[in-house]
Amino acid sequence: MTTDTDVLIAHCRESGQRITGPRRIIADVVAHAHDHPDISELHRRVAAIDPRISLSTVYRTLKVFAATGLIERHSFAGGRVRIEPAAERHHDHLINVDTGEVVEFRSDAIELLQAEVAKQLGFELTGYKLVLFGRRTAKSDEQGAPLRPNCE
Amino acid sequence: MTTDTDVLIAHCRESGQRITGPRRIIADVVAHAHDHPDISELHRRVAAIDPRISLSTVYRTLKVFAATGLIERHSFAGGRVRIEPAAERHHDHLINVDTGEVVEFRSDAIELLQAEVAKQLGFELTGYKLVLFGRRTAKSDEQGAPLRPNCE
DNA sequence: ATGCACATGCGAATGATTCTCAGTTAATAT
DNA sequence: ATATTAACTGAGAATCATTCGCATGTGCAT
Ligand SMILES: [Mn+2]
Ligand SMILES: [Mn+2]
Ligand SMILES: [Zn+2]
Ligand SMILES: [Zn+2]
Repeated sequence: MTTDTDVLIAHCRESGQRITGPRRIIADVVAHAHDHPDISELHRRVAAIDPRISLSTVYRTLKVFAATGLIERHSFAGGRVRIEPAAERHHDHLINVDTGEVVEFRSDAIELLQAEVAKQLGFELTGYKLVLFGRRTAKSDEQGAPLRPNCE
Repeated sequence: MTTDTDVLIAHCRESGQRITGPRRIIADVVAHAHDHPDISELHRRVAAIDPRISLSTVYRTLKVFAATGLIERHSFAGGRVRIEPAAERHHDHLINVDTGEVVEFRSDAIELLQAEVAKQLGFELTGYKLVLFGRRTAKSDEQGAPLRPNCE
């Protein structure tokens, strides 16, 4: 869509990079990926649109996009990195250990405490990694999206 | 020491495993490793005691030890896994992004909130990963142990 | 002392990610 | 439009941590 493409172009321009066919496609696929896919999965989706685009290019392009802040990279459970479009609002993730489903959440309270703990230890907090792992409680058995059970 | 060895023997026995020369040495090295070393570093220390012990054996043995709860494995910053002897009291880690130094801490408040957040989302919390990254504040510039600057 | 399941060492295999390099192309200047 | 050139790309090799396969060795129950 126009909006997505505009964002792409802006981000590329401001870092002196070129806007190529592969990059348009990769940007579009990423922008519509709301399920934290890993990079091979992303390549699969990209290749479905243009099979000539290589896995190398996907890796390289995602690195560029990450550098310009277009996307975020997560390593939820060791193993392969997973991608999501840069979020408007920051959030953290809870992984359903049974299904691999990723649930997003935010907790200002937790983040406050993190900064406080760091200060107490004599540090200024510059970043953190928080991932929760859990299992749906009996009464909350609604969704059953067996996305890809790759946790731990 | 006797205590360490006893623990080793107990843990091996109760899971039907054998107590071998390599395992004694690896257990001893791990028990005295208070700096969260990675596995090659552990192998270096083990090999300093008995150079015949292979890296494979270190990997395999650590897996056994982890299964019986003798040690814990962390992946602080992607890349290689780091090891520590099973802690008496649970704790989390803050990494000095400048030096790689690992600082341990605990925060019951944060853990309470984590469980609460999970419940709110309809999950029972089964585990979590929390790592803080930070930089020493001016006035706290005491320690300068450039252990191994491998963070992000 | 014997037997055998478990353990070990060595090298090969794996799997995700990065690198190399020769050929292509977007962006800019004639 | 054409030339120029720095960026980009595809294919495959290389890396690096970790795991496997297999022939050989050994702890330990009988
Ligand atoms: Mn997300
Ligand atoms: Mn520790
Ligand atoms: Zn996120
Ligand atoms: Zn710990």
